Amino acid sequence: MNYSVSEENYIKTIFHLQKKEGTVTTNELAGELKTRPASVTDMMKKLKAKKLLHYQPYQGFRLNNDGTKVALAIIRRHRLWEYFLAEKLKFTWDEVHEVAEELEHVSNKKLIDKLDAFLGYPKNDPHGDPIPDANGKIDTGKKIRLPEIPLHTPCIVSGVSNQSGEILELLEHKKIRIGTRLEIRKKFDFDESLEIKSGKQTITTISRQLAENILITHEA
Amino acid sequence: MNYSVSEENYIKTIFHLQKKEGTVTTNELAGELKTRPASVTDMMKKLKAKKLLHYQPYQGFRLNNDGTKVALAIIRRHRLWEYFLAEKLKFTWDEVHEVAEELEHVSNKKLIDKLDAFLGYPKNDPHGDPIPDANGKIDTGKKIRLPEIPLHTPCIVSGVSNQSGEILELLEHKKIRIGTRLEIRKKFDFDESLEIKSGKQTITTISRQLAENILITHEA
DNA sequence: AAATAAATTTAGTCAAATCTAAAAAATTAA
DNA sequence: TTAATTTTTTAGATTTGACTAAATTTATTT
Repeated sequence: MNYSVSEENYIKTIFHLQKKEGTVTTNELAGELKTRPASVTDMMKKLKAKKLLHYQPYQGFRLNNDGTKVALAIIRRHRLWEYFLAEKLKFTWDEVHEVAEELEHVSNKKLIDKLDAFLGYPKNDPHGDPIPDANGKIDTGKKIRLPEIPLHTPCIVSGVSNQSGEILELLEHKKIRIGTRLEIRKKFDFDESLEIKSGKQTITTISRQLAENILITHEA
Repeated sequence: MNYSVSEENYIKTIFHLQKKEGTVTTNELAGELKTRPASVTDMMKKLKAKKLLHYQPYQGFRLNNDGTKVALAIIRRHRLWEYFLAEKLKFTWDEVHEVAEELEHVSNKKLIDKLDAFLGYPKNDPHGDPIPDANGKIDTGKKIRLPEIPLHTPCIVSGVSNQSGEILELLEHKKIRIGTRLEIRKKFDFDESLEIKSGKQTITTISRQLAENILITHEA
């Protein structure tokens, strides 16, 4: 029921990798975790013994139901802390991930559920990724991006899908943050740039690349 | 510059133990950490090699300057998280210690300084113990307890020095929490009980034992 | 389909942090 | 001041998670 930091990092990483392909290979995992293939094999035997994943030598691995539950609990912790760091402690979007990597391993269930309540049960972390609820349910519906919103429809920024310092700088400059109310005023076909009204009054123009990275909630 | 969870627990415990006596013995430390004397000796060699404490075989040990700095950083983290848990997440006073024992080992300096700012630079944790500042300065002045406050002098509850569930239950019942404004109305010599006005209007009587455990700030 | 290359696993080490059992030092008591 | 007791340290083993190097399995070429 309780896993080491190392075990948790393996489980979490397998979860992320297997979303793309059905199964994860030894080398992939070693690359992602910056460890050696031999170490991965060792850990896979251990996690198999703990019945968290399917694993046959040379065949790759895949989390089973129990393993997925564990992964979702870790991801819930990670994303709630990210939200807390950005929203309450005023960390910038590109700083939260690193700190959350440490906080996610504090696995007191009551702590996390109370943190969730304190934050107002947020649905997405600052990068727009969905936060699993206390039962491990996660919103798998794909993200809505700004270009998909119709003209003159007020909406609210719920995250960005790109965490680079550059995009942050630009968004900061344009005063676009999580919770900012936006409305598209005009779409220019030539370069697909958008003229938007943001916050109270500000009118500005943003590029297609930028708009593609702005995630939106409808509830507005 | 970075210490393992285990090393941190040893350092922190030595700090607390040596406050009472000048020096700490192997058995004392083993008892406190629920480990074996042989393990303590091993760790003392390691911490001596890292120049965090004075240690001569059979002579006990004592943190040096560097070790004390490390201890104060850990205690700062612990107490800030305790404050956060009680104040923001609504944990009760008797629950915060256990959770903070885990959170204290996340040693990102920026995280802790931002947390401190978010909390409004609190001076004491929910048990009334002083919180070291970002430079490791700690208020060593002794705590003021409710019986020391003169009659009709408004003051504010800053903590309790006893963390039992029983005292919590009583304080909860009387609606006395951190931040509650109190004023002593009458002191009864017979049993040293106090009649106090708490919060807006409530008048109630509390025993000497209870009053002794209520810590007070003057700023009110 | 054999030969080569790549991926994976096995075997054997290592460091950190713990333990038990035995030895050594310090303390207390007779 | 010896003897007995307690405290502390040493020596050797164990567990976890990592590593290197060698062996094995799978995949890719020619």
